[in-house]
Amino acid sequence: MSNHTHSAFCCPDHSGAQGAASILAQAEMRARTMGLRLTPVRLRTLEMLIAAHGAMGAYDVLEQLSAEGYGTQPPVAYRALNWLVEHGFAHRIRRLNAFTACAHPAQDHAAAFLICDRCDSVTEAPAGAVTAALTEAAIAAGFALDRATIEAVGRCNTCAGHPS
Amino acid sequence: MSNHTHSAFCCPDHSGAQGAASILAQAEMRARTMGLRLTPVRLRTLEMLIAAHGAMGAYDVLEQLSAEGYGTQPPVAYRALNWLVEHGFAHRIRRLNAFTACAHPAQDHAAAFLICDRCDSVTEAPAGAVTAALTEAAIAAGFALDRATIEAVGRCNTCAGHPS
DNA sequence: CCTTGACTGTTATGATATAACGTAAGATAG
DNA sequence: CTATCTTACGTTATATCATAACAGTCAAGG
Repeated sequence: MSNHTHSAFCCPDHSGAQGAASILAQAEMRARTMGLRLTPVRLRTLEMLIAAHGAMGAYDVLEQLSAEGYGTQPPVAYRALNWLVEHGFAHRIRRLNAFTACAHPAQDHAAAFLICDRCDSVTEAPAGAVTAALTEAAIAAGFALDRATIEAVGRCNTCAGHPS
Repeated sequence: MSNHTHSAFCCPDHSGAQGAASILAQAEMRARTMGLRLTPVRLRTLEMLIAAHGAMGAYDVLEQLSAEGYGTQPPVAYRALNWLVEHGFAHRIRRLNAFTACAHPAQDHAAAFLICDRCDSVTEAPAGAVTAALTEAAIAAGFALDRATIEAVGRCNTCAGHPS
């Protein structure tokens, strides 16, 4: 991969009323409420993810952090990203080996991700019903579900009409 | 990772009436029916996945293939594995960077995977309802869903009672 | 003060995956 | 039957993603 941030399109959740500033504000609020330390590296990483309007690879994040005077080695990025994911400020998109800001950091929610196979955009969709169905399937199998990764691949709104 | 096949437990689907031989037979039947070339490398890879009763990393597969006189380089394993996945004989488990035999190669189905975070076992669960819910969510977002990855993490039946 | 724990940074390495190219073997048209 | 086309296999080389292990920093509390 030499692409930076996957795509810059198809990002319904981050625009309009629920803008980037709002997401960041929600996140900061939540950090304060829960006594979580949103340190400079972590904050910058989160800001970056939000600004990216799409998923970023760890090395993309690292490059920017490094350019801004933070550490220059992979663990710096991975630590910040993993912390953000652990605490619900970001999500890991396994299909893309990438990370994306959580669109609704205020709520403790289950999300599904809609990944466009043309522009690599990532949209976070509410997945309450999906999770419920999955929980049922797990119960039926005698499996104690903890958390889940749900990633859909297809065409986003914007790319749907295009040739390839 | 230096582990070979993740776990050897918790594998309901491969035992009993629906045994390994049956899975292989279904797969071979389907290959013939659909005019797919289940070549020696591909067949051996599939047999290995079935025998593993759990997910295998590409390099684990490669090691075995190589020991059996097939190619010794990563692309050999990746090509076979990707082909098996593309044609519905196997699944890729992204959380584990691994692959597993499809438990029901005869049907064209949507599957969810239940991954134990203690023993790394992978169980394929029917995911009709889950997929239906996901499809709805996608439609609501104006997203044309093609296929999805659904991976649940938790405790399998066998590990559920244990300490850690 | 000085210990403790969380955080940041580093070096070094490990693990996963693909690009590009040459060869061989099977299918197909003439 | 043979020329040709396609698919698959194998290789070298390299790209990409991720973590282990350890050292320095700094704030909070005894």
